[in-house]
Amino acid sequence: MSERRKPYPFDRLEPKWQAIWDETRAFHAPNPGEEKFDPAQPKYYVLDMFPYPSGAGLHVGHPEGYTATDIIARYKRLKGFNVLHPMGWDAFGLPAEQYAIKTGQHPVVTTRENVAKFKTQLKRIGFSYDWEREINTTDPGYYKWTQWIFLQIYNSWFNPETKKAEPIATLLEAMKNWLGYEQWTPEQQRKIVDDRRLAYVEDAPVWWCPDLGTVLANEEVVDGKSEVGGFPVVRRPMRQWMLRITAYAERLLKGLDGLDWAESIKTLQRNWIGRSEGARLEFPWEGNVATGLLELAITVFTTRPDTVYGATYVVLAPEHPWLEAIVTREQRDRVREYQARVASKSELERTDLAKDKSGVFTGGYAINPITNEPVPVWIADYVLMSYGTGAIMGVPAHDERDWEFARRYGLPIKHVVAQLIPDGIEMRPSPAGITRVVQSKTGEKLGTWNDDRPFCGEGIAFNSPIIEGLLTPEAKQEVIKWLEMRGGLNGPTVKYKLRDWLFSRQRYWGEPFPIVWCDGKHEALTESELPLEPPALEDFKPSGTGEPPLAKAKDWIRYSENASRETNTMPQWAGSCWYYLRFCDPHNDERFVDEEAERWWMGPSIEKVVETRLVDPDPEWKPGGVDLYIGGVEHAVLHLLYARFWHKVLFDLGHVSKPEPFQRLVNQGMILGEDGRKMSKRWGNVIDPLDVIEIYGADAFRCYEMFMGPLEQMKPWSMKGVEGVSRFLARVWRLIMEENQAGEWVRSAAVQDEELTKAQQKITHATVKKVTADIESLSFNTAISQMMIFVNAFTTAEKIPVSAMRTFLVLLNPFAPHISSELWERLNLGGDITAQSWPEYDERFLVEDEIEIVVQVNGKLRDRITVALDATESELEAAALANQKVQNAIAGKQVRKVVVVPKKLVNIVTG
RNA sequence: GCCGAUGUGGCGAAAUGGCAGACGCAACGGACUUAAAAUCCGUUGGGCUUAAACGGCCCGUGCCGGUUCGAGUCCGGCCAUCGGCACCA
Repeated sequence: MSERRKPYPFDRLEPKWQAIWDETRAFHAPNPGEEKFDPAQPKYYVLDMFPYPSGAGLHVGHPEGYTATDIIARYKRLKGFNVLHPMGWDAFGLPAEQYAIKTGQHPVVTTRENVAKFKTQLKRIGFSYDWEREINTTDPGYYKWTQWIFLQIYNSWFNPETKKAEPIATLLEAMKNWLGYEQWTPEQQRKIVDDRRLAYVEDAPVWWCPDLGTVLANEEVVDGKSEVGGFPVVRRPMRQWMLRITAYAERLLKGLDGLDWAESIKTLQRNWIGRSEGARLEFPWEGNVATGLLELAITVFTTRPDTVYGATYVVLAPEHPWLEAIVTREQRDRVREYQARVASKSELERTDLAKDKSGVFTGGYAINPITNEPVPVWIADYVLMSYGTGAIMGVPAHDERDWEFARRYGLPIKHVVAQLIPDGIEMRPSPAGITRVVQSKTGEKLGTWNDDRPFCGEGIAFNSPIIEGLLTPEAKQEVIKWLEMRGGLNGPTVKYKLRDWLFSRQRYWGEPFPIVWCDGKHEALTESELPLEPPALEDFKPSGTGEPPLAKAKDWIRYSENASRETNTMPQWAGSCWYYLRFCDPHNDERFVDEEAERWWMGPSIEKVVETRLVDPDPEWKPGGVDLYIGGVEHAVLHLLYARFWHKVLFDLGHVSKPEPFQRLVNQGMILGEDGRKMSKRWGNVIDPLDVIEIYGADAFRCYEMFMGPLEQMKPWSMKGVEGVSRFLARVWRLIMEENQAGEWVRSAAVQDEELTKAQQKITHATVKKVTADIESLSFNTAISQMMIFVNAFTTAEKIPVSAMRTFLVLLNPFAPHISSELWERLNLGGDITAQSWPEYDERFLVEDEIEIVVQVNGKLRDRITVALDATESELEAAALANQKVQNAIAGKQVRKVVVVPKKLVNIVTG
């Protein structure tokens, strides 16, 4: 492209202002105790999801959220807030390591380069970050505290009495009162403690990704493939570190109620946690009766205890630990063969083949506790070991899956719930022998049932002696009461889909665990041994066997004569679980965050408190936390759930002051390519922010990203659109500046100390009102529209009053900080624009003496009339009826009614 | 299958139950210019009526129905697209 003339000299003034902001520390937020700190000034904490600094640099998606938060940060400062607006780097992770494997360059080096690149790019967009608070998760001064927090988790247990994390010491104390304490050996005591730690080691089947050479968390596996890279994963038993997030399932769920998050994200988390209420039932093993020795009972979980009369068989997961005891000699081979077949399937195959239910009879029988009849015990891979108890009661008549399974293997089907006939529907006679009618206990409700198909809804119980004729909710309660009387494990219970968090990875580029192993037992390092830095390695490659790369560093591993270091590393999420806390006090060597700094920045701002309309709100909730957090929706169940979990642990242990980290969360929508497709190299539709800034300037880039449409919506990029916004900024420039003979930009002669005309007065105040309200509601697109309307109104004016420009430039400043700073200076308005205060508007300037009233006939627009502002309702009615067009429309008809909405409209209704 | 979101001009979009399409893009016409770019002004949802202009009229927010003096907006039922979960007992 040939050198085109810039519509205004953004290429000079943007770097100029960026340098000034740097030099003057314009956006530094003082902490309590710091020189310029003013406790009377309210705080506002506005946060971006910090990026992973990839080699590719920024794409247009990053600055979308960043611009939104920057507008808020700059706006809040002008409103007089002490604003915390920090940025940092989430720099541990796979890409840096994979790049290292490919090129041999150490991840430390690539990370440093990428961070430098990202930082330069972000500065070029003019974001008002407090760079003195920059943090990097790979910096030993940072991950020292990540490791420290891990130790807090490791050294805690979840006390079911208090429903809180507590130091292990309280467990040791509590244990003394437990039955049989005196007999325990130290070994047994140790095991009891280790089994209750919030960070524990488990040898269990985990997601192993051979291509990445590491294990992955549940949340990182999507459709049987790795979230990163899309490689296949397999189930494989391995010894791994787990974090007991399931202990917090209930509180993580409840805590959502008080948060000001999009309902869709809350729903995503709720579904992921997957709470369901039901009951545990014991089906005693029939072998008990024969041998009289074993007290074996198969415990099943069900959400429909009312259907227990219809339970005609029991199914165990193929991995169920009791199979050995239950399976008969005759069935042993077939069961083993089935187990082997299931184990060899990858998860993708297992779900893929799910359409056809398969299973094998174990030869054993269990006793249905309510009918006392023996029912066969099967194994089938449609029952998952990882959910509930790993065993179900098969109720084919009232569950689709059980129906399918029973039909395939010829198991008995017994109907015990009838479908309610909706009120007011007449029963029509059906073919005899198929549909039968049942009556409820009260005799008011009728139900039908049909032995052709399962019925999975709620209805009326029948063929069920103790709950005969009851509606499902009462029937459930009755069965639960009956179960509780039976004792044992029987009774009501709550299950969650959420699994514990698989926390170790077989990678080089992550935080090493502050753990050593001694005689097969794990021990924590002390705080003074932190940070534990990873060893220098030549070869970062995963071994492929599941042996972590750190295992190659023989010297590093050796901790003492008989102790060696843990060689797994933490997942990338570890660093991002608490970075928002570190931003409050990023250089502290004594604590992960200073207590006072944490209380201040995570404390309540004067923002209005969220109203929750819930019947049963979270009792734990307190106002406070990050006031506004903006980022992509892809973290809905990963980062956002993990961080909430860590925060709650830290809260329980008294290290932070609030139970939730992020009070208000907004997800920006994805930006698509110009062709409407997702931006990708494959389609060649990727837009580089720096290219755009080169041509149109950073202010135009920022404003376009906000003008495209609502922040949360997915929307396609348009270069023409950028041009439009760029034209708007150029018009702003020329409103105030003109070119002289020499081709220099000088203050326009039209800009004078003039009084505003009434119309100008009105539009100025209307613009202040609209822009203020729109920023508050994050409707940046309409705020920019309003500023365009303002500028359009002044471009035709012969004289441009300075006072209107003064107001306007402050409004524009959060959106286009460079041009507004420059024009502020050129107009000699005094001081720096960032030190101004946000303009106020006055309703009085918005009202007019005369207003336009809409006249409708039967709801259809007929005309508009101009009347005095204070016209009475009857005057309005008379004026409307006198209108010629109204007369035409109602000619020959009778006026039945006249609706008058003061200051708005008159609607004439004819018969 | 379940849960959630979204459907408005040629395009991005706007509209406390009260003038549908603000603002911007594109397109067309005009001014300026030797010319182009830039800039500025105007027109622009569809249709009918009119010789033409002015004007007048009808239709229009995915589809069907309801509430209301009045519905893009509220309620009920569909359809489509996108996203999440998915043998979760």
